[in-house]
Amino acid sequence: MSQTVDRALSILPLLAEGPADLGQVADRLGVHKSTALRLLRTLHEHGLVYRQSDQRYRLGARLFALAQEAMENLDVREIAHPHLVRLNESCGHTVHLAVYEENEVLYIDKVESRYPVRMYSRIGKPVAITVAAVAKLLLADLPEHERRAVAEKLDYPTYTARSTPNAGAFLRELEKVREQGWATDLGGHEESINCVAAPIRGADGRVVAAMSVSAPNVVVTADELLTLLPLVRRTADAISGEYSGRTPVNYPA
Amino acid sequence: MSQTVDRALSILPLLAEGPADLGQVADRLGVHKSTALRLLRTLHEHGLVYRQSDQRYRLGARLFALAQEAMENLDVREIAHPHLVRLNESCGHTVHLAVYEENEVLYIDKVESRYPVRMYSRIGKPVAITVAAVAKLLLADLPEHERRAVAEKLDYPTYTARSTPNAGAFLRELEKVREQGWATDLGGHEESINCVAAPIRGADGRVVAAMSVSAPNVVVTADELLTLLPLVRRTADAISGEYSGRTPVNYPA
DNA sequence: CAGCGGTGTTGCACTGTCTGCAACATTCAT
DNA sequence: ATGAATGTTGCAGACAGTGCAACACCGCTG
Repeated sequence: MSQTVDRALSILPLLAEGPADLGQVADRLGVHKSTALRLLRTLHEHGLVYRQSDQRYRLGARLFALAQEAMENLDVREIAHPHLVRLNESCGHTVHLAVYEENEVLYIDKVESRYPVRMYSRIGKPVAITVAAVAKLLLADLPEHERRAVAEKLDYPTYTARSTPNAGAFLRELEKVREQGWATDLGGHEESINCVAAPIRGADGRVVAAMSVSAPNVVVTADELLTLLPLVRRTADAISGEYSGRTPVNYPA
Repeated sequence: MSQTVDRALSILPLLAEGPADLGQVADRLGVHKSTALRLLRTLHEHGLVYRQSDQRYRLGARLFALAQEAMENLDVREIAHPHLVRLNESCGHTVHLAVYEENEVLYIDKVESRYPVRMYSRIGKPVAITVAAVAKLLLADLPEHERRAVAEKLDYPTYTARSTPNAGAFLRELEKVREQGWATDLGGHEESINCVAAPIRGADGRVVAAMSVSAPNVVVTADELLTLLPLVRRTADAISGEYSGRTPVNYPA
């Protein structure tokens, strides 16, 4: 809608692929170097772009800070966090929290038992939307026409033999998930990984987020993991209650 | 330099404070509503801004993704990471990795032993630049005039009684750090937390990053923490060697 | 239910800002 | 030294962005 801003913002994903110099940026934008220069300068002033010692441009620090703040303003996340930790303590497996936004599902929190360090490598990254248990829950709650529209638009990569093959199968799965109020992913993304997930609902009953417990086959079988379902649902319900204001937290004093 | 882009980008930090509606955005930008609308729309198309159900605008998901990718493209981080993990395994304390960029020092990696989950709450956030051990190392390496300029510009908040009080004291501290090649923060940020830090240097000898080990008084005294200094320095040197290409990693096959 | 204030949205004429050019500066390689 | 490649500046012209005013759309309230 606004050409100049549009061009400027197009620079960001471009730089996300790796550092680039003025010429490259200008070329890929299809504008004159001087134009690219001015755009980059503006981005630079706002700290979104950084000029490294070899003069090439990189994404800048402010970007982290912004993403940070945005994250902290997600109140579901804040409320859910202690619950996720408690769940993780009691079962030991990886716990995820995810939301849906504009045709994407993304993790906004994660508690991992064994490899704490890998954590942020996933937070913020889009989820395998056609197979992930949390994605099913979030999409299943969309109004039907929207659900259809999204399902048609998606790609259906065959991660494993159990991956959702196409839109039809996906919509049927969503219908099932919608009815039962929980979801699973049994080796649909990675052969040896299973997940159980439950929805978190706002005051109006709409699904605002979803949480899941994941574990590899070698630790627990799918059946064993399923025995955790009641616990997962209880946790999700507790978060729902708190989020929607039904279960006010008691603040000290 | 570019008015339109400038205005558009000014919206981001504004929204970082919390969701806002069209009117508020227009007011704070000092532009007409229709103008703000067009800017927001453009930001929206790029996924940087999201419109929540109550019509207010929030920072969007793409921002996370961008920050993610930017992060992954920092090669120091990638090289350093396994070393940080190893250090953490051998001493058990929190390990940080930080870089300097445009008057800010920010953590780009962290390995924490006890509370793995808190991790990302810090990564990406600017560091307390006047007291943090890593910040001292990074600033100490700037050319003198620049160092002076930065030191003068900074605020010197009194986090604790041991915080750096003013530019003069800071510059003297930097001089000391510069000479000895390592730095500490003994309760300068939080009364009970101490840190030891060492610099990571590129091929040209310039400091490209800094790493530190932090631990609360209750776990180890400052003196005990200082005994880790040789280990920290060795780790930093190992990273430096690999980063600058002096210690090529052996890839299989 | 009509009328009202508060939103967000659209179309349009004007003008001010962005554009591309061409000339200049700088760095590096040969 | 000479040249090529890259980044930078100033400028005139054009077009994209601006603000206005009118419209559409709520949810309120009397």
